Amino acid sequence: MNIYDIAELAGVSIATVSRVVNDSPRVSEKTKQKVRAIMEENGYTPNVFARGLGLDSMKTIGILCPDVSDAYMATAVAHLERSMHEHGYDCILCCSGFEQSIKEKYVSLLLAKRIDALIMVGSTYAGVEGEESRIQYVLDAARQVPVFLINGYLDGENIYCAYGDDYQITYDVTSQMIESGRRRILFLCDSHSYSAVRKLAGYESALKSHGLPVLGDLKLYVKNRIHTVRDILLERRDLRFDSVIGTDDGLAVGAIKYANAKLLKIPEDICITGFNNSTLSICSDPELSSVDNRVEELCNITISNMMKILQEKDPQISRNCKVPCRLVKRCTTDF
Amino acid sequence: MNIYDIAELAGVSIATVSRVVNDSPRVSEKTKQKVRAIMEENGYTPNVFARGLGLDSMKTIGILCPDVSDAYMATAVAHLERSMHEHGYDCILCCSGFEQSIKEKYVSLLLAKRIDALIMVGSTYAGVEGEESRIQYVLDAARQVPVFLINGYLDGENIYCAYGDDYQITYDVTSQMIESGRRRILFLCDSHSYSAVRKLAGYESALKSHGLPVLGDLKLYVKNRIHTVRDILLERRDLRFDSVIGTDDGLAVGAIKYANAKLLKIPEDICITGFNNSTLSICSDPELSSVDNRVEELCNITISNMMKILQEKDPQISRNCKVPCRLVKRCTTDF
DNA sequence: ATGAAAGCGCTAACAC
DNA sequence: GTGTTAGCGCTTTCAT
Repeated sequence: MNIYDIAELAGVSIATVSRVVNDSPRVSEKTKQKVRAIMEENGYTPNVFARGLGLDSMKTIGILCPDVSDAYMATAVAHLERSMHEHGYDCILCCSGFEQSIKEKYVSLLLAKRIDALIMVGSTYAGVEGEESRIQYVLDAARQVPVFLINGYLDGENIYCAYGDDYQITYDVTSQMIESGRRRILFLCDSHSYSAVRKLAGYESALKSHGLPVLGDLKLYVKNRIHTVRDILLERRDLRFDSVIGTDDGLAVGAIKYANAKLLKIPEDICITGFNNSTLSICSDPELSSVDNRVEELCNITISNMMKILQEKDPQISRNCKVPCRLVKRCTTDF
Repeated sequence: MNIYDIAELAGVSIATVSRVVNDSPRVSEKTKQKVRAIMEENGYTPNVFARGLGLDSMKTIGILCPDVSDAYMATAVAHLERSMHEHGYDCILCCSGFEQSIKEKYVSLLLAKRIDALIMVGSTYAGVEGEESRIQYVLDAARQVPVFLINGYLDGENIYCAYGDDYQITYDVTSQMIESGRRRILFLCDSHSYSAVRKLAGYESALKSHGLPVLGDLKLYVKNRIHTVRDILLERRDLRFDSVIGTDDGLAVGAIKYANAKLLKIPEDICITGFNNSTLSICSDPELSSVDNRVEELCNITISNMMKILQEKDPQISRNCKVPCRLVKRCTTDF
């Protein structure tokens, strides 16, 4: 059943049917009714390919993230997908992992699909300082479609970023730890992403402004697996710390497991915070204080910007949107 | 840059270019080289819409799930997406929630996008006994494209199902609880989905074969939120039980929270198991024994079946694939 | 307000 | 082995 069939059944031309489908004002109400009835009866749906060919758009947004099975990204993707649908767009989802060549491959693949815009979820796409060549593919993509980064920042034409203020919140949390008497704060981290770098900067900056030394030993890079973190901490008997900032809830829960195994009192003996305010944080015992970096908010901003860009002529949008984070206090902190 | 431009630059016809793009054997190696070089130079990518129009397929698979922010589904989607890409297909992701009308809407939307196949993740799409009308839309969809259910079963032409043997594993777990001396086993559940129904059947059947009564009080339907479960259990002071089967890790962790709050010894005073073997289960304290229903395996089976159907003429595939589950024992069980 | 007809960029059947 | 050409189903001028 195609537009010709409908046109014939309705006794009009395909142009008129097309106009009805697109709700053009230049068709009489009467004709519209009639055509719509015929379409309804026959369960007609316009062929998206043909339409895409003509309009060079299929109203699809590409979403790229390293891994949807990660809770943070899953939340973001779920939120994005829902909002996009409300605006009449569909989502092609791709999970690129963290490897450079794969990321690049996926971006070209997505572009080849003629997506209307590209959303990249996760600070891994923001690249690392000193390795600017690795973000070239994002810059290139932005010349074809608007690119939106969630939880990362990248300066470039047609690239719009929304991210939590990781620097500030880490600065604040670190400061509060220091002010409540902590002196040896372990910074647990599992990557060198944009976000991780900002968190580290906030941490170090807080130490410095309180006249505390930045100790290399207290910056620990580990894999984000709860038992791995626990075991590494247990093994490093030389390492002394009275508090920990985990850049992800998984890392922080690993620290809780460590503390429990060593029969340390939380938060008295050791104070712990995580990031992302995921379900993990209410699962552990004691429950974890965790930074909420407001993914939903970041997603909303992104969608709102995207719609303006896709629909308006001259949108005027900030390419750089930083959102304050907040610490959700539970039982692993005493401030 | 389209096929005509390339043809002109290469000094051949568009047919030849098309053949090169599709790697047809009926082009001389020399011509291929030349055309490919030109395509490379000019960064040519075939227009997917035009191609879709001709072939009536864009090599995209629709994935429908109630909610990707759920860990179980996120794992499944991540796995599916990766495998699909390896086979040259892309995924359009839709999150339908649990409401009937929305599910139906999404399915027609996906079909309108001319997907090559539809994967439905989650037993919610398998419907409930006695409400056959609610699965009509799945049956209808299957007349257009092959439909694959993950973690649910539905008997219908062109519908292929892969699911864990929830009945058997719940029967086994219940039996082991009984044989290790438990008499009042609480069945915690948050839905009436196909999967939930099968689990309940296994539970009741085990009770019966051990000569134990099936008590209505011990079947509790609650929302899958950790604190909610804990609080409800704490409030129901009349309810007596010495063991808990949670049909999801979240529910079981709620039970752990309850036990901890009441200073019950786990597993001595109360024995607890969950489902899905998610990160939650290693987060809690004590760590939760949980049924692994092998999503990856289910996904692999599905993909493998799908590829056969999409590529072969007469595949011969079982529409009904049941996979055994296994209990991953941690610290909340004593058997 | 409506229709005729020219694309959109590709595939594939057919001709050579 | 390569070229010609007729669709695929729609949108969109341009007439009327």
